[in-house]
Amino acid sequence: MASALRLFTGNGYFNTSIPDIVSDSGVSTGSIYHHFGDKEGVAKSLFDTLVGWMEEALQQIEKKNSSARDRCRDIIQLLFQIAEEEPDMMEFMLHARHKEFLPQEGPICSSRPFLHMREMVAEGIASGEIQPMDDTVAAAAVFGGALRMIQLRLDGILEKPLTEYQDDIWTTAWRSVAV
Amino acid sequence: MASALRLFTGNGYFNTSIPDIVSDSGVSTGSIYHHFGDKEGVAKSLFDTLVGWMEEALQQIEKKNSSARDRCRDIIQLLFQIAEEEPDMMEFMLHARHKEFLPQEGPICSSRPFLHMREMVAEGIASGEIQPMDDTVAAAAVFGGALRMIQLRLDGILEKPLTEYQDDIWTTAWRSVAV
DNA sequence: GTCTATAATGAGATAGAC
DNA sequence: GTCTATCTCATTATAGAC
Repeated sequence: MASALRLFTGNGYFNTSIPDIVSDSGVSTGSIYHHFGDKEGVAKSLFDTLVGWMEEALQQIEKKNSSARDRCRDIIQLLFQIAEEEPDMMEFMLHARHKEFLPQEGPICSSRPFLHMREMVAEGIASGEIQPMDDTVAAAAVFGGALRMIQLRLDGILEKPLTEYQDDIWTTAWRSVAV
Repeated sequence: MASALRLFTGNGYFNTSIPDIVSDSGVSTGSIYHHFGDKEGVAKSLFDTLVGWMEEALQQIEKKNSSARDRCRDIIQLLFQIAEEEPDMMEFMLHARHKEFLPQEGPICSSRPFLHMREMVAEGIASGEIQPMDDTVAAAAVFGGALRMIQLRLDGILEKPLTEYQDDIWTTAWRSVAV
């Protein structure tokens, strides 16, 4: 799975053949098919694992903080941290055109972690921390800038690590929706 | 090219074969290879055309408005309009993992139109309309929310057209960076 | 310039021993 | 559970008539 993640994100799912994974991982063709069924199964297994980790991390953030402000700030920090420490993970979760090779999965934006992020924003609106507006708009405003910076970083546009921009991004993000 | 755009965005570049384009367009295999060289040539031709249109539209916006505020507002309106009227165009420009099938093109974020958007934001900082900060951060803050909403719309998450959200998105976007 | 027919490649997937 | 060897087949790309 580590090989598959590296190859999928580095060269793309469709530019990665099973023989490529065999060479890179040292695991045999037969073994891969035995465990995952087919190539799509490898992608699905990766996707489920990553989404699971992400959701777990979000739940910890929710438990640790009580205000929407602190939760959103920690989420951006988490996203930046993953993007720096495990860029392949972040790239696979964010960018991978899952609908092209995981047709049964919905788009990533409607996966549990992203829904969870929107819910936390919605609670912030309910509690009066965030200006009254559509949940989706508020979530896009809070996290849109950070997600965009992550994309730029993964695409190699930013030389400096995301941590350097974190404070500015957070300030603009919160200013856009705060009461 | 219209067929290719529809098929590439609908099913993905790698799920679209030349025979698919032949059936859908009524143009023969030989003719396609005569004009475009290979499958990648079709994608490249599409990409160049769309980027050209986009850049032209941005130049008109720049000419028409003199303040960064008005320019950014018109850009978001333009992006929303294209996403609604020609979703395939927008999807191909934004989402298509160009590096997977157009390895020589840089990432979309460093293409002319996106650089142009960042320059307009930078001018806004220079003129004092936008708070002093890194260009890239400011551009991400201004356009990040809108781009995120476009992604949600293209992924079918939003039922209502983007126009309905335009005012709220613009308000949050500008509030995040305005002096 | 456009077409039909076809070649050549390499992919995904399977069989069956160990 | 893992391996090697192999099959099947769709895909990209070309050849050559019109």
